[in-house]
Amino acid sequence: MPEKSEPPGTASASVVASASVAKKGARQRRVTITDVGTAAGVSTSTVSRVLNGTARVDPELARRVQDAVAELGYRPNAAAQGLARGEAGAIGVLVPDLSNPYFLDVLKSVSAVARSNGRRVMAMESDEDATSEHELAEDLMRCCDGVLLCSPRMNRAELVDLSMRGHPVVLVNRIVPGLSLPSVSVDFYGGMTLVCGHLTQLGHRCVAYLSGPEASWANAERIRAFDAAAAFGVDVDVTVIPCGHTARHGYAAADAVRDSGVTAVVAYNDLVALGAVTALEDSGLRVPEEMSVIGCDDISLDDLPSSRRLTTASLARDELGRQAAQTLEALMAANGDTEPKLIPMELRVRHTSAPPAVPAH
Amino acid sequence: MPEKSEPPGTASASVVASASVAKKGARQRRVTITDVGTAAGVSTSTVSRVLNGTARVDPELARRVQDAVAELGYRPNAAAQGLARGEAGAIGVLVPDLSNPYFLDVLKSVSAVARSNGRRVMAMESDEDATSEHELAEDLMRCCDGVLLCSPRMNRAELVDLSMRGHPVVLVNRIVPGLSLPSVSVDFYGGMTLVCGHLTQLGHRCVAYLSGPEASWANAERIRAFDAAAAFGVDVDVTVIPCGHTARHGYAAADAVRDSGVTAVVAYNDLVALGAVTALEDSGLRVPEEMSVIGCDDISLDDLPSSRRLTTASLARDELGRQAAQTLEALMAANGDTEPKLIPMELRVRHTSAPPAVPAH
DNA sequence: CTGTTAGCGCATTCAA
DNA sequence: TTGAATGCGCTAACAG
Repeated sequence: MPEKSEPPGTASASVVASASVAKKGARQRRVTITDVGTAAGVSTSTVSRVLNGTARVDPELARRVQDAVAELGYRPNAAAQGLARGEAGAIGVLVPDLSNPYFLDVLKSVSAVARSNGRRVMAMESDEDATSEHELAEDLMRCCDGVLLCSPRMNRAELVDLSMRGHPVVLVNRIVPGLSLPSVSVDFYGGMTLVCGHLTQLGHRCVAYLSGPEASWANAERIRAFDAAAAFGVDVDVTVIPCGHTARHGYAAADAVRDSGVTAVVAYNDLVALGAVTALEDSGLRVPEEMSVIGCDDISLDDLPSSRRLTTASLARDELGRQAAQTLEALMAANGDTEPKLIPMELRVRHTSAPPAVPAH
Repeated sequence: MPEKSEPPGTASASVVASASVAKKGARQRRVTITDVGTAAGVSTSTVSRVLNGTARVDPELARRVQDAVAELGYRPNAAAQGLARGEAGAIGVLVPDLSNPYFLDVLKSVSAVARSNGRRVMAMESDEDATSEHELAEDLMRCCDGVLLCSPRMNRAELVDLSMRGHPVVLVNRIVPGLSLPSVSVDFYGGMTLVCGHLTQLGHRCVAYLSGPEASWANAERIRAFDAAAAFGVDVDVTVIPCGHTARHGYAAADAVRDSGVTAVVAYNDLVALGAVTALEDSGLRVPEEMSVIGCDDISLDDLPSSRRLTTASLARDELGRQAAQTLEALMAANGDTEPKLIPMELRVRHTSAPPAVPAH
C-alpha cells in the first residue's frame, strides 16, 4: 500500500483553489476514490457504497464522504467503473451518413431512450462504405454494451460474423432472413406500394425510380415493391435509374429522367427527390405539371415550406429510433425478442405529384 | 495465477464454432489477452506488443499471436485499455439540439477529425437546457479525453467550474471574456452586420428580429450587431421579437411580425426563417414582395430547392467543426492555443429578400 | 527481444 | 455496517 502519496487537496482546501492550482501546474494526478476515502477517514468500499447506493451506510459516514467528494471535486473514472462492473454504460450507433437528417432523428430518439436508462451513446458514421462499416461496428462492440446498426451495407457474411460474437446487436432498416439478430425496420415495401398506387391512380404509366446505394436493403425493398406491382398486373412501367442517396445525386440524375420519357419519378429518398426537383425546374420543366416527383422518408422538419411541398412516403422516425433502442435494451437485459419489428409508412400527398401532362389513353 | 480456467476455445477450434456455441450457451467469459497469450505460448506483454506495435517482436512469435487472435476472435477490452493507458480514446461533443442540421454538420466534421486521430466520438444533447447541460458536460469529461461544448447555454460560473477541472475543453460558438478556455466560433456579429447592410441597401427601415434562446451567445451577438448598426447611424429601426430556435417557433411568430409593421424580418436561424416564411405565405402575404425574410446559418443541404430560396448568412460549417476538433486535439496534446478563433460569415442573397413594397422616401 | 511484476481506479467478494 | 483483500483486462516499467 502506498504510504507516501499525498492527496492533491486536503479536506480543508477549497475546490476552486486546488483545481486552479492543478490547472496551471504539471499534469496533476486525478483525484481517485482512495483520496476521497482518506479524506473522509473511511475505506474505499464505503465511498463506493455511498456513491452507488449499493448498501446501507451510517449517515454520519455518508455525510463525510459526500463532503470529501465535494471538497476534492472527485468524479469516478468511467473506464475503471466499466472495467470493474463489466459494462461500459454506453451503446453504439452506426449510421451510413451523419449528414442525412433521417439518421439524426433516429439518433435523437435513441439518445433519449439510452439516457433514460443511464447510458451514453457513441455515434459513428461509415460514409456508406461497407468495409469501414464492419470495422467500425467491431470497434463499437469493444467499447459499448450494445450496438445499433442502422441501414448496414455490409454483406451477409460480415453480419453473421458480428452476430456470433455473443454481443447485443440490433439491426435497423435491414432484415436478413435466417440471421439471429433482432431488427427494427421501416416497411419500405409497403410504403412504395402506396406510392405506386398513388401514381397509377393519377394516371401515370411510365415511372422512373432513382435507385439508391447498391448495398442498401431499403433500396432493394423499394424495387421489390415495384416488381410486385407489375406482378400484380398493375399497369405501370418502372425504369430503374442508378442514382445515389444525396441531393447532389438527384440533381445529376435529372437529365436521365427527362430522357427516359417518363411522366413521374420516384426517388430513393427525399434528398434525392429535392435535388431532382431543383434540376428539373432549372431545366425549365414544371413540377408537378410536367413531371411528378415523389420522395421517401419525409425528411423535412415540421413546418418547413419544403416539407409541405414534396409528396413522399412518411414514417415516424422517432418511433423507429425508440423501438430500436428499446429492442437493444431488452437484448442487453437478456430478453431475446428476435421478432423483426416493422414500422409502417404513410403516403403524404403534397405538391409535387399530379396527373401526367399527357394522360395515358 | 488461475490454473483451472479453460479458454472458451482451443487454438484448434474454429472461430465460427466456438462463437456460435458461446452465443447460445450461458453468458460466456470474454476472451482476454491472457487466453491469447496461453494459446500462442507467449506472455501477455508480447501479445500486447504485437497488437500495438509498441516494440519489435520475433516474426515467428508475432505470427503465432496473430493466429491465436484470429482463432479465438480476440478483441481488446476498451475499458481495460483506457484504464491502463490513462486515456479513453474518445472525445465528447455536447450540442443543444440534435435535430438541428447545423450541429449535424459540425458533428460530422468533428467526427472525421477525431477518427483520423484514432478517437471515437461520444455525442450528447442538452435539449437547450442549461441545467442538464452542465451535468452532461461533467459526464462527458468522465469518459472522454476532451470535450467540445457547442453553443453552451450554461452560465459563466458553470463554465468557470468546468474550466478548472484541468481537463481539455473547447468552446464552440461562445466567447467568454477572461475564461481560460480555447474557443472556435462563428462571427455572427459580422454576419448580421452584412445582413443589416443588405437590408438597408434594399431600402428597408423597419426590421424585426426573431430572437432565439435567451442564453444563446449567438443570439446576443446578432442583437449586438443591430445595436451597433444603430450606433453607427445606420437608418434602421430594429424590433426584437422573442421567438425561439425551431421552425415551429418561427411559424408561430409570424403574426407578431405582421402586426409590428416591419417590411423585413431577420430570423435567429434558418429553421425559424423557414417557419416564418411558411406562416407568412399561409396568411396570404407574399415573400419577398411584401415581406423580406432573412435567415442565418445556411442550414440547407447542397442543391436543395430551399437552399436556393432563403437569403441567409452563411458559413462553412465543416470548417467550424474541423477547427474545433483540431483545437481540442492540440489542447489534449498540451499545446495551449487559447486564441479565440473566428469563422467568417458570408451573405447569401437568394429569393426571400427584396426592396420593401412601400420604399422609404 | 521477452517474461515478470506492478499497478490503472473501481466494485465486490469475504470476514469481522 | 464496515474494512481488507481480490480481480476486472490491459499496458508499461523493469529485469533478464
